Amino acid sequence: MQQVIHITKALADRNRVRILMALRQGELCLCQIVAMLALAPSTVSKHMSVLHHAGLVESRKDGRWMYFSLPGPEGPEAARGALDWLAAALAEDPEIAADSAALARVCCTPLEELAGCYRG
Amino acid sequence: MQQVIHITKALADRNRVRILMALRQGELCLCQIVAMLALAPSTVSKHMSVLHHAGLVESRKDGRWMYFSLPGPEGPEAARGALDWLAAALAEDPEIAADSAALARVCCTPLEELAGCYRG
DNA sequence: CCTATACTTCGCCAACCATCGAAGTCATTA
DNA sequence: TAATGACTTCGATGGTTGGCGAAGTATAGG
Repeated sequence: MQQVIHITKALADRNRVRILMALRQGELCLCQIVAMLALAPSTVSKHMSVLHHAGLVESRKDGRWMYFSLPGPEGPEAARGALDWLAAALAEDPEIAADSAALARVCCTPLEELAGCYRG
Repeated sequence: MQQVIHITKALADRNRVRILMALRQGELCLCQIVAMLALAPSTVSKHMSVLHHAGLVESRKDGRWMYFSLPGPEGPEAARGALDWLAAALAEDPEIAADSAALARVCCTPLEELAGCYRG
């Protein structure tokens, strides 16, 4: 029960749902997610913490950069089921499509430049 | 997107999840749900309103009694998918099993007696 | 009608949460 | 080793939410 509630609470926020859908295209660095959502880095970091705690994302540190991705086949089954439902329910959502387009642009930009969100 | 968020917010509460799982055994009157959860009728009524607004339950009025049930095949697809996920994730949950046992006792009690929760 | 009653709505309160900026952590790099 | 930079944690704040009791609504029965 507790794990299910962690998952549903994690999904009960628009921006966290946008993050999960964006990660379907592959792993992303925190600063790329910050660029997509246009939120403060500290806010996005906390969102990622909530998602990680619910088992909905995995994380990997590479030097100064923090990469996030959806859980693989060995991830928690409840989380994978929830992600499958989410993907089906938002398959043709226009807001998610807009995020996807914005993300395509973001991924053409070097990380060093994106991370200017910390300096500006 | 908005409908998905309504669904996830509705699922992001322990007591509402308990209600949905209880309804898998068949339609229930509000006073039966009140007895199972041991909450104030006004609180349960608000929970049912949230669930109904998300498309996760249907309602039927019969005289003074209000009956709730899970949506049928013609219900919203996103809601049905979410309910399927929830049922799978909580299939063997001990708390849900305890609710189920308590509910079996509740259903042996006439509604008039259960509804004593309104009279103090 | 008038009363009793099953439920809903309203007003309130404590707890929680999303957000931000500032300060802290830790790894690269000059 | 000092400085830069990516990220996290902390503290504060405004908005949301779950809970209750009281008041309102609507229906059955006298």
